[in-house]
Amino acid sequence: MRTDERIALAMAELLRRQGYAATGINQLARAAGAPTGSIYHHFKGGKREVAAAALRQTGAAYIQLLPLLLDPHPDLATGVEAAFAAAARDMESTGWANMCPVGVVTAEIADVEPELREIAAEVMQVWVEEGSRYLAGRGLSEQEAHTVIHALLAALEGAFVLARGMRSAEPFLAAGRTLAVYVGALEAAEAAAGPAATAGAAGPAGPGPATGTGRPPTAGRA
Amino acid sequence: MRTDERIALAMAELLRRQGYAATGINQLARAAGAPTGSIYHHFKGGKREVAAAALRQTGAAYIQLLPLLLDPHPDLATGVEAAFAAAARDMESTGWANMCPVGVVTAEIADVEPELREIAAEVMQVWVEEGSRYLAGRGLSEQEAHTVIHALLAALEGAFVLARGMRSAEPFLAAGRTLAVYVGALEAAEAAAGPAATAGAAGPAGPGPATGTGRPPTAGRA
DNA sequence: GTCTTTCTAGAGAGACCTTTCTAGTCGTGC
DNA sequence: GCACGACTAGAAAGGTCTCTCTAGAAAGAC
Repeated sequence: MRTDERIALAMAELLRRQGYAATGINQLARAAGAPTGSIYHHFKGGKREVAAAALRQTGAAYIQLLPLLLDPHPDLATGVEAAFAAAARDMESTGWANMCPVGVVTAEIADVEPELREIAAEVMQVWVEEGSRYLAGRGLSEQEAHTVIHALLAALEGAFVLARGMRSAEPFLAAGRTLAVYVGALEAAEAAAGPAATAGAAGPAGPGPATGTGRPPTAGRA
Repeated sequence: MRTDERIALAMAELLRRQGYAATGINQLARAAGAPTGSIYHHFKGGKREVAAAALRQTGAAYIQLLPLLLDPHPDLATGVEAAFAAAARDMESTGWANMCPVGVVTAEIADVEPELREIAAEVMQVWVEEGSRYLAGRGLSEQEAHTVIHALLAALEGAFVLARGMRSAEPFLAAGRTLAVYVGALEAAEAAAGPAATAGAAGPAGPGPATGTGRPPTAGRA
């Protein structure tokens, strides 16, 4: 493994656990098994640039998990619930420490480090784009895919935070369940409207003009 | 306003914007308009103790918003969606900076500062307890109230993070919508089962044995 | 008034941080 | 063999951080 890769990886791991400000260059050097000088050789921009590389790397890796976790499940709703349960197990097995570095850094220093905030925004934008493309491929309308991926990412990042604080899987399980119900209702509506609506004119108009807000029509409100 | 209150308040504000590690005692002193010595006079435990006070204060204030935001809406689903929309507006009006300090600190240094993590956990536990009590008072079963409050808090904290990074209200709006649909389906089911089910034997068994997982029965899955 | 407690005020100590800088080592092309 | 770029190695500079310490002001009891 190349030294610069080792450095970025070690940074990602440290960001996960203690954030940006608390992570020092010397600590990073120890963690990566590299001297201080090497860090500045590979990353002229210093700590900030290492963090940027770590964020990009982690971001790309995270979004690849989406198809990996959802493809095995023929219906999306079950897949979503299973994915959140898997995330919960992963968190627990790492002692509730395995946060998403992108979320940590964004929460921590979005105002103080505008450059890193921009990189985090790019990463998140990719999540939204690739995620909604995947969901659209699974039969959701473009508009609904957009809504679901935003809600899913928000629920996931928030569940990380709550689970980490409370050391409990509950936030993941509850978030997974509510999202699964939402997605399940969407799928049921699509199925009821017939597969032509999906394969054919799956425009942003959705299932019908009466539900223009993008709500699943089966889950009516009082 | 007392000096110690001013210090804790300034700390909360700094935690919101730049997290714990990046916030220095001198910066805190400047922000609070108090000399360094005063901080250590009022908070013998130093920076950590100030942060602890700030977290407790903010946590208590946050959960009071729940009834304030939801009471005006006769049905819970509309209220939830409106509350998320309000949070989005608030974030935007502060330049996407108005994070929840509890979430920031938890994400940032849960591993490095176990004492603060425990306080964050206490605060979150109170959120869950008071929140689910409120939701149960609004007609949800105890089990569903528990699920909804966890999902709601996760979605909220996550939406803070995503919105802050992307500078977009979308995460709030999407999270609000999915949760509103979930809660709306619950309310519809309760109404269909008759008000006796709420006032009477609203045990953990839920609306029926076939939906023992706590899912709203109207939002069926394919 | 005087005593006592509480709080304000900021200088200073000692540790740690990021970054720079100088040497030295390894590997490759000729 | 020799030169040269890429990289390793860590010491040192200069700054900032947390926390301690001493001195003085304000407020209340008597």
